Amino acid sequence: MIALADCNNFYASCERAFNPKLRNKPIVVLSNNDGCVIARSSEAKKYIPMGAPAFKYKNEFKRYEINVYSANFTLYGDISGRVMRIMHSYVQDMEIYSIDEAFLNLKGFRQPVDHCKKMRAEVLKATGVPVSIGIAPTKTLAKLCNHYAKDHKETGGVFKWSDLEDKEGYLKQLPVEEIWNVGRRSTVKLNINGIYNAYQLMNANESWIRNEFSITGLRTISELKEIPCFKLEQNGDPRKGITSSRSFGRAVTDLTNLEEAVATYISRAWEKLMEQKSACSHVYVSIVTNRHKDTPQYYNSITIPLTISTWYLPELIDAALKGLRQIYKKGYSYKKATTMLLGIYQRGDVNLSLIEPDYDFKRINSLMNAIEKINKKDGSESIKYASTGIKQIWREKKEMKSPRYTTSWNELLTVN
DNA sequence: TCTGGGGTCCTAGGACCC
DNA sequence: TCTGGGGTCCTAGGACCC
Repeated sequence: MIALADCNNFYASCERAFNPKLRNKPIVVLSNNDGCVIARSSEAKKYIPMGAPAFKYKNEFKRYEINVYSANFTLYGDISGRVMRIMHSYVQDMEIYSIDEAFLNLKGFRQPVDHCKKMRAEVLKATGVPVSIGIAPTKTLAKLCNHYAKDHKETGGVFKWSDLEDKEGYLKQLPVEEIWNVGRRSTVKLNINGIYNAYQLMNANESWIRNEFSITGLRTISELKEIPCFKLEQNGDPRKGITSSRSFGRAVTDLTNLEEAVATYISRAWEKLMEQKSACSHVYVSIVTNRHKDTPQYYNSITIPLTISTWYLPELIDAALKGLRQIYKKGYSYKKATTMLLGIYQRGDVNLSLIEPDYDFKRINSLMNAIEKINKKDGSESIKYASTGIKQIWREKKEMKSPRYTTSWNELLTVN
């Protein structure tokens, strides 16, 4: 038996947890740069669609007195950690699937619903975040039960597949696009072939599904039939690629500013590389103009191999800038840069290069550890490389950010 | 005129997720 | 004026090997 626990309107719930005035009030949270809506409280869902560009909905924000926040990922990440720790104290085995979701292994529990209700109550009390829980034999069905729990108040936030009386009826009224791993593309293809609901999908021809939707499609229909195909994954595996990308606060045309941004993004990616104690062998850079604008468009990317797998930041920045200069073209207004660290290895597995026998891993390691430590203590970018720039005119805008209540001494909640 | 069979690794692109 | 960011997995095709 597997449970999927999913925080309700997570980012909005985080904002609300520290601000009682927001209770029962509509809230939306905006993406970086205050670009589009990435979370809505239930009160806001009526008025604002998911992903809505913020500037197009200024009037609605005002008219319905919606509380608008810039994303505060430091806060959300910290709250997520607290929620996950509590849930982990209720089960041995758990897979953190995203910032606000986890699959729990409920094997062996006699009263899984009661157990989850207890867990749910503790999470709510300790963090203020409401969680919905779906329990089923497979991940796909647990996802569906989770939706069911969210949509039906009388469940108390916890719902089990085997308690559903008319399963066939339920699946027949469930559009295929609501099934986990059935996205936009597949929905169109399924609809063209006369498959509209979960029941039809479950009974579709398996070899046709295999051909059209690959092994993932086949697994999905098995999971609907209560045959588990997606296992509980182990957390803690190092990431296979680390991305840092950001839109600019304003368009950037000159190379110097792009260089600052790329050096800054690489530094962010390097922080994550350090956290998982890895080395990387390739650095990727791309730059792109604003596709929403009626101006000349340009996109290019490049992957630079490093002579030796490393976690030495100056070398990563160096490679990225080298790549950037190769793809940069004058005369365009750039909107966004993306950087990635690829070819990620655990440091123990790194081959000591025969080409550079003098590479001093000991020295760079202590230097990198020192920078990491200081930045952890005194804040990111306390120590940084000069190539990341001082003025940073390309920085994103965040005009409506809430305080980092739980991770910054200067921003603690004040109680009067 | 004739031109195998079986395998691995890498990459790009597509689709999906939150 | 203003339209997010960070991941995973699968597949097909090319390069290369014996």
